[in-house]
Amino acid sequence: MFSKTCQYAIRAVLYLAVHTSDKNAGVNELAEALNAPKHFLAKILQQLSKHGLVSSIKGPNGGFFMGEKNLKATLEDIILCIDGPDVFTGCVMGLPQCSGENPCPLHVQANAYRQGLQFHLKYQSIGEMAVMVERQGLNL
Amino acid sequence: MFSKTCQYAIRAVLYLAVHTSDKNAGVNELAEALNAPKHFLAKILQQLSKHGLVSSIKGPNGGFFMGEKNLKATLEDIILCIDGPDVFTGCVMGLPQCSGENPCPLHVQANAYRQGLQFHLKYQSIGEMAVMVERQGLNL
DNA sequence: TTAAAAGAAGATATTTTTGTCTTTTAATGA
DNA sequence: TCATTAAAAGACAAAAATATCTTCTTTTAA
Repeated sequence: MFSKTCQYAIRAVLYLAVHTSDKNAGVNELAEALNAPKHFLAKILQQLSKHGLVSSIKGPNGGFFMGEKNLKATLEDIILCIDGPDVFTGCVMGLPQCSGENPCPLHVQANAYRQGLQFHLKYQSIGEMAVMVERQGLNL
Repeated sequence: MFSKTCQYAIRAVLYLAVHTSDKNAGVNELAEALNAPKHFLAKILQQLSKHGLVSSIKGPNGGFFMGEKNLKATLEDIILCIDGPDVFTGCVMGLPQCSGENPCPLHVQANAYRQGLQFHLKYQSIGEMAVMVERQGLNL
């Protein structure tokens, strides 16, 4: 479904959201906490930062964190930023022409479920999700 | 969602199922009809053939076709053969430990999505799907 | 002024996708 | 019967995409 890049992005963002009241988290901390390749993670965070989806501060005691605005974004925003819209809209069978009028055999079913997931990802903010994650002690 | 390999496999199998009453279809015909890389397709068909999901005959006038038994299989079988079970059961966030008891934040929603699709793929045979495809003139 | 951090560019490695060539099998025509 | 030929099967090579690592630069708090 999602690329590895995107999976790391989701996990990093949720981690930051959960620990947003603590000190800023550096790449080292994130990589260790998420058990992810440090430099790969750094690149992903740079991309998210460039698009205003996470906040960063340079210098000693710097690091990444989720600001007010960042917490109001959604995981859909993260996913669209990293993997692009095709994860949600591209044809599951890989057909270049596939639409409601001219559907592939899996169009209806596949879209029903993808759109269900997309809706969920879109109508809950990252901040709200972080609360759930903390309350229920979910994995990251 | 599915690998390209798997997408070609699905399309090839449905094409064969639709044209199963005609002469056998060779790799050349399939590659042209599906607009797919010929040799890649050949390799995929070999794998499906080895697992008994498509039938083949060597030599002149040979080619691939869907026998009785093949038509009773499902697209789920094809997908499991090519991409393996993780497309349906692997964690969307890429966590090694992620289950009903110890879920990731997207576990419930993502699984609803995937299991719905899996159910659909499992409870309709390839032969039945081929009938739909023909009747409704769907893309392949 | 120094050191800790992110930012940036690019190198390497791994995986996935695609292509080439040889071998095997089976039908067909001489 | 037997040579020819059309097709799949199989081994391997190349290209493209994805993921990971290295190195250097810039920023900034202490």
